[in-house]
Amino acid sequence: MDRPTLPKGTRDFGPAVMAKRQFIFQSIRSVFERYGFLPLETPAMENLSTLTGKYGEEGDQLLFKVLNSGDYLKDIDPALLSSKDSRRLTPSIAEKGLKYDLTVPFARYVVMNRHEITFPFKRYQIQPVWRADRPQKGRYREFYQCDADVIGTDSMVCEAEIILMIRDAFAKLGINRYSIKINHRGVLAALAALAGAGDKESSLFVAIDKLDKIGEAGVRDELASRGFSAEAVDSLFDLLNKRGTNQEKLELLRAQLGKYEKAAASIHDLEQVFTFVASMGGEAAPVELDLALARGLSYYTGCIFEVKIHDAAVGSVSGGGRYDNLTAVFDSKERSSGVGFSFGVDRLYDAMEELNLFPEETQRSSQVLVCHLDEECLRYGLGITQKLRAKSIAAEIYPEPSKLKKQLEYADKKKIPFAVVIGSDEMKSGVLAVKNLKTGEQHLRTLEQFLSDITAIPK
RNA sequence: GUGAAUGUAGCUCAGUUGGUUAGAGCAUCAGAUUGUGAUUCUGAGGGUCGCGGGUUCGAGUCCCGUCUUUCACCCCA
Repeated sequence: MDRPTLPKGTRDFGPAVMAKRQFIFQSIRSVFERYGFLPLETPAMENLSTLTGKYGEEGDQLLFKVLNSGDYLKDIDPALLSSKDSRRLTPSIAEKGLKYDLTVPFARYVVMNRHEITFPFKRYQIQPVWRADRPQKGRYREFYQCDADVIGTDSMVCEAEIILMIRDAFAKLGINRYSIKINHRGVLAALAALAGAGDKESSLFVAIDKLDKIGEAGVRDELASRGFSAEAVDSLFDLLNKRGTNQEKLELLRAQLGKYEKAAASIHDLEQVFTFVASMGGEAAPVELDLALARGLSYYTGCIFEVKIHDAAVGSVSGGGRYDNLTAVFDSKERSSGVGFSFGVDRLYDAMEELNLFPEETQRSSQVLVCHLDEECLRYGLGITQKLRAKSIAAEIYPEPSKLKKQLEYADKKKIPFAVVIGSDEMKSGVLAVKNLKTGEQHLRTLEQFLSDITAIPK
């Protein structure tokens, strides 16, 4: 008999890992809620028609399809079946798929529930998504996203708040060295016009997005091989190579791209984002206008974001952008602009592990372990344990009579900071022997003294 | 989806041109210490060598297939 295995790209999360993941989830959730976002959950499965065509051709190939139930071949045209054309057969045998991100199901939800929704609608969503990608480090087939989106306003206050939420979340997680990159699809479109890209826009974007990875020479090679003229590429790099503050880059864009009608509006958008961030006291947030930032799902139409953690090789840990036409895809009368972003929990976890950023408390199960020397002490200890719990102190008791050595080892392994030892002396006197497992010190305390000691310590 | 590596104890890894009974460190468990963990000492347990097939007198070692993990491309959190 074969031992069980997991599907490629999926993982179990044991208690030690879950404690750290919960720390990330809770940190992010508290930031979302502080900015007025409300929770939403949608099904793991959507109709395939809801998902296909939203993520570009590549994205469609990465969708997990769910086989129809029952005798799903019964009514299939035999000619189609014998053609062995998987792509044409798939819609007939699979009408559902696992969700690929949280934004498209959210847009679907908005269209279906618009009469009950107060706009602008701010929701957050923390759920797994699935992609039939080939797994690598930091790339999983099942992973969690934490999305916050606002739909029904085109105010750049939303973009500015996204930047502040990233800053606040990272502060809670203890991530100090990172950069938030921002760009705008309208600016990219103008760059494409400047470079005479014509219908080769997307191959231009793919190339310049690799700038920090393969360098200027690499990008030039790739663009040359795709038929871009040397002059066009030169004028492109005049802009891409500009260093300086975000304001200086905006000035340059205004001067160079002002003649393109859409660019002017995009530059104004970016300007507003920076202004609002400053008004919220976020000047120090590491936001960088990066003209080479081009990636992101195909439905983005406005500002786009990407966040990278320095000193950790995990790819981007957060991304997002504004999308103007997503609800219209589900209902042409429904034209509301939305903007949102997502944290990739699994990559945040990998980065934090690499940088050793998880606080020790996240590993802790209880604050106190009640230890005992025999059956009678155990029974006495049960009462003590409940009294601690009644005071909201996470406490547990070793559930069977056992050597003290074993009980203390248990506390040590579970990183429980305090042990209360109950023996016949303690039962007689009513005082507790409290041992601090970190320092090794042991003192006699009444229950009241111990309670006030322990509540004074920050969790 | 294309191309390439990897897999030996719970973990990190040794294992010679194919040759007897596959090793180490850490971890685990027990004891030294019957009211004190994390340090010390002693001992013990733990292996379908990823899985399946092939070559060979003989395979952890060579060949084929397969799965896993990883890397590059593509794309993305």
